[in-house]
Amino acid sequence: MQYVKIKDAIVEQIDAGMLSPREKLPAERKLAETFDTTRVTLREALSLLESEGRIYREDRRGWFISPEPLRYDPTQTLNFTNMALEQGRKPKTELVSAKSILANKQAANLLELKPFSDVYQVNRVRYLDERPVVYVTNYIRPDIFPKLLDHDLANSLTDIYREHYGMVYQSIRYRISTSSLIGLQAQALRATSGTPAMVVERVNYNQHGLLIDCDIEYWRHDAISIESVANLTR
Amino acid sequence: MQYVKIKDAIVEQIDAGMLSPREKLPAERKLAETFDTTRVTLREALSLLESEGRIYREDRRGWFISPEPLRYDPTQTLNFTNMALEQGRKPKTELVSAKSILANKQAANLLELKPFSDVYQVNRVRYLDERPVVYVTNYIRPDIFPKLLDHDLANSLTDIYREHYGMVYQSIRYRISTSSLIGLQAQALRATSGTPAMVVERVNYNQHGLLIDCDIEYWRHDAISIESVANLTR
DNA sequence: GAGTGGTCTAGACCACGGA
DNA sequence: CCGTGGTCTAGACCACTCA
Repeated sequence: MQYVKIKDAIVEQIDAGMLSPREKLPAERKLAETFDTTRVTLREALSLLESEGRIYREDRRGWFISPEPLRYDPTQTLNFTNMALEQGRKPKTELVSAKSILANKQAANLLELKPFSDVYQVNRVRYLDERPVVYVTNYIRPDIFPKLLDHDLANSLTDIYREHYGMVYQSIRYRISTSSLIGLQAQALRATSGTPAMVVERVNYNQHGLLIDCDIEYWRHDAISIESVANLTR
Repeated sequence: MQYVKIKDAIVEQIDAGMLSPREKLPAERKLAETFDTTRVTLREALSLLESEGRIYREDRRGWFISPEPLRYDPTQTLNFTNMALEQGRKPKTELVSAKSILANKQAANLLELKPFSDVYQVNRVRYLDERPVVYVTNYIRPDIFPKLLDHDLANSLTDIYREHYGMVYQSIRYRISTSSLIGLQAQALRATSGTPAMVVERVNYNQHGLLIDCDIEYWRHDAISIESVANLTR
């Protein structure tokens, strides 16, 4: 298994500090030559490194060393922005689209809506240190947040909820799984189809136990580490 | 992007019920011929399906349709066994090894041990419906659980803790990330090097806030969906 | 415009699984 | 022992990035 050896050789280079986070690896053809192999085999080694979260790929731009992942606690309502700042990272949020739509299957399912309900759909891309790391889709009940789309949605939704509607999260149901980036999500994150992803789905309830919104997050899998504490009550 | 189309075609077959969970796909060479392409391209499509969690691979045995994932709540102490049974699955646990070792870096780190401490290391493989889905390593403090290795470790550790030492979990710190299976873990799960994995690390504290053990779980990523509820206290 | 990554072809050999 | 999957070779063309 040549590709495992190549992978190990590159890991060694990274761990020895020869390659720093965000730095670009040499061209695939160069690397293939260095390890005296073909591009196919070399790419197998790179894919392995990618799935271990040591490197990542930007579509047609090449391979880069992964920085430290963001520590993310799904049980905190802490903003993405504040979370990033607390960890010494530079956050940025870009609004992709915000509109009122007829609930699709996913939204209807998560928000427990009747057929043909309207929902707000907000799509955003979030950056860490100029790198796009997560594609977030929010579905929001318009009966609870009328005229939500009039606000600046590049800011924190939870801030808007609190400041303009007096509503805060009380309880959060979340689901974490893995998948891969495809199509729109992939493009927005500058990834190629098939890039491994961590998927976080959250359904949020307010202080009265009312289901108010949900979000589906597609993370580049190397950019996130989910960490939390649970206190057992029995 | 031919391989995306091939992937979609196979997904369609699965969704239409032409292929059932645990069923083996046709041989790669057959599939390649069916889609009028080469094995390399076909395998790209299969890898995509794998990373989406729709199919999985058993080393040298072929590709199979993924069953429903197990719903797993890291904030519950519920046994693997009971969790599986509750969800109508057939669990099995196999002891790989159990011994006292000099703490390695990982164990020392998670258990906050002094250098040269002894720890119990227990390795187990867990099955769902005869399929190996997770490789678990436990590190346990021997000062808290003397003679632990005398018990039958193919059973639930938490049961042993409770029944023989009067100790239960009170609080759990956990971390979830993705990586890939390699070496021992891969072999034990009948996987090839590079198979995507979900990694769950847990550090467990007893009813007095004392750190008592930790476990590192390598899941076949298609076999698990992490689901939980968090109640915010502020 | 040169170089790069994305994708694909058409083979090959080997070791292992399963009959 | 046959067929299969695991691995690898040695190319090719195209579209895109970036200098």
